[in-house]
Amino acid sequence: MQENLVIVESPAKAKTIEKFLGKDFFVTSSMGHIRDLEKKDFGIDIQNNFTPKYEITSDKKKLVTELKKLAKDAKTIWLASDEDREGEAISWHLIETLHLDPQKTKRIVFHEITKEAILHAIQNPRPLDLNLVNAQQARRVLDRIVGFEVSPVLWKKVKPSLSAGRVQSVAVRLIVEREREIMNFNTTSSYRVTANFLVPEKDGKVVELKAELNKRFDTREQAFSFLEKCKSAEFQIDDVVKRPSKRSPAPPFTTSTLQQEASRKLGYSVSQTMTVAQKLYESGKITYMRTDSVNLSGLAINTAKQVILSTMGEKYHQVRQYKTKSKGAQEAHEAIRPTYLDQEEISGTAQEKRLYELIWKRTVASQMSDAELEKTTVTIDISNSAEKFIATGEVLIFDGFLKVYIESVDDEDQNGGQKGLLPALTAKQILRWDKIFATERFTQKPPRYTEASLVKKLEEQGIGRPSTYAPTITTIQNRGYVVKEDREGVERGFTEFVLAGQKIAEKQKIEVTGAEKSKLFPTDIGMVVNDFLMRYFDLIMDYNFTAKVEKEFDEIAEGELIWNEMLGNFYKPFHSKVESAINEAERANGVRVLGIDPNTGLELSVKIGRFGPIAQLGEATEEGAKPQFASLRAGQHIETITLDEALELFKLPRTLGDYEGKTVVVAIGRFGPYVRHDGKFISLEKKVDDPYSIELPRAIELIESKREKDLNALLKVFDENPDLKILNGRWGPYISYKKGNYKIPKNTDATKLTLDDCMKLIDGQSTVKKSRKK
DNA sequence: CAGTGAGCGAGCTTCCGCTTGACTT
Repeated sequence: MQENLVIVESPAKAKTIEKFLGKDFFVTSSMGHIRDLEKKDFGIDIQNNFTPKYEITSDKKKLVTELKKLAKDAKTIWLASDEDREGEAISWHLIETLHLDPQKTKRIVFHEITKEAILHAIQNPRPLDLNLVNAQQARRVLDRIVGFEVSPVLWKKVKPSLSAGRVQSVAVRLIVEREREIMNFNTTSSYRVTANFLVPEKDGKVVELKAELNKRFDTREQAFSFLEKCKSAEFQIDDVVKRPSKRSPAPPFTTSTLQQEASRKLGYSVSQTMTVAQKLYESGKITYMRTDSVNLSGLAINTAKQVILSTMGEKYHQVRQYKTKSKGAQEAHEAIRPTYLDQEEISGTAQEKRLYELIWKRTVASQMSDAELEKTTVTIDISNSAEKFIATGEVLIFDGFLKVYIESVDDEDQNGGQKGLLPALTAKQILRWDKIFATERFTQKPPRYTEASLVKKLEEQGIGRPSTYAPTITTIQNRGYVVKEDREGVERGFTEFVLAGQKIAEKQKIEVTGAEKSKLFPTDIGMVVNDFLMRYFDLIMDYNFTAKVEKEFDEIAEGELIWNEMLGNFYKPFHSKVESAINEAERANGVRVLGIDPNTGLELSVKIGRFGPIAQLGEATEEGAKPQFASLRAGQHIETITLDEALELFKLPRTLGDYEGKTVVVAIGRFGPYVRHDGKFISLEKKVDDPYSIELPRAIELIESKREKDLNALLKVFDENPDLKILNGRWGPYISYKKGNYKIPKNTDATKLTLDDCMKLIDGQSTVKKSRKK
């Protein structure tokens, strides 16, 4: 018989708390929610005031039985789930499901896992907040309604198995709209002028001073004539201004900022970061990793102080209390920080060590003093024109928090002034120059989202929660709406004029632009679904939709709004949109007419087909004419493919002729260009063969060489059963029999196997099933 | 492993937030 049973949400938390509470308390966890709306059905009785139909989640059945037993035996049950909407609901579900006696049940809350906070909580239990619970029910029911009413519309009008939801559909919208911005972006160029001045130092050395003109020129003529004028100009320093400036450390990590920095600094994906953080949390090394709070406990602030004082000195320390600003933050936890700040390093995998180090540095830096800088701006007059050259430099006077941690940014600024110290300069000083450049520069397209920058954007809009950022990003990729890809850049020429001595030289240079690494691209289906949802469900797709309903959930939590009424108000207009979409919407296939094929006069269009995007040439007619189809290639998209590119698709497959009485065909498949002959596929050689121009002799060459390779791979055949072969593959010998492959145990001489041995091996192994789930 | 593109229309798919394992060709 246990006196006290405490139920928290996570087992790692339970372990920690148990240490603080002593042996009269048994602490266990619910592992999050134990009940949810019915999984199979809609789970809501709409007619009956939106009554939810709950069931115990399938993987919690065993746990619930255990909890029931523990609760029966305990004198007092302390419900210690988080103090937010979801946490309150978890406690309520526990009361309902475990049939807890109100007389012996107490609700407690704490925001940090420290002895002080927990003992204080035990002394101050409070009643369950039913308004907060109802706010959660409203949130849950609304999400189910949106997801389960809109998704089936997509199955009908676009493709089976698709999904829509309050969070995921808006995430896809962000990516689609960004892609279209990039597509429609009008790149322009202008000329940026920079000068290298030569400044003599006291010791006789000459140092370079780089300066940039305060104006860019739109045309090459303007840039050129400016350089012409520079030939005879005098350059004189107008002013040297020194200005102190400060930089402050970033606040401690939340889930979202941890994901961003781990992505930028360590190259982790969002879900990778969460998996590693989970490990650190479970082994007690960091505090809880799903949080939107930047708050540090008093204990942590004190330990940070000790660490900073003892290792860096008082000058480096500054106490800071951070306030969370992000929309919809619920602050049930602390910020993410090391549990023991005096541990600068930990044991663990390389990934764990690196993430820990990042968290440690960020946390310590957040309690450190500002960095002090001095910025110098030098203005240089040009005797024969109104423009001025500007040189900037930045010197670190005191490093402060920068000693430990520098936050990264997403889009690195590529030009900028000279960093570091400028040479000693005085006003009115005349400057001699070495070279002056006028370089053509282009306007930058908006950047594509990375997983982490998408999370940042979602958080800014108050969409999604710390526990769902990673799963949301996975979902939109699993549904095929978005792909994470690298993209090779393309070469772009630009002009540079160099003035040296009294001569201007013009150079044509080449740079690579548009290269992308691990960026999110919308797919064709993502765009079609997005456009469909925008047209028929504008309310759900509104970036402010979540913020609007969140406001109402808050009102419910405050007792100012009845949750079923709120849902009623939402449901009526929403459901009629669902109805009209089902009844009125055409099938959406994203069809786009590219033009007329000049050879046949037939119309060429692209659309989403049953197996993905296809091009279609001609229409089916009553006279029996049939259209031709061709799949789009990887990297080609409905929105961007041109008529010429689409026409190319119909040039394959090409029949090259006959070889040994069988036709030879060349085409492009999933794994690239190939030749097909006698039921066999032979890949073309990369960068050597071109499927559009390859001729029969070369194809025969490929067929023959493939035959030779296969022959070399053939270790043994049996005349009695020609279906069975022993082959030598990439991983050593194996048995091939009727389209199935079978392993040969290690250390057996494959060539000595008899037919009987082989059949035994085959019987012993079940063919590897080829069902692969997405 | 690489083709398909019309169609009987079974039975299935789907949301967001809380939380961990179990599972991996």
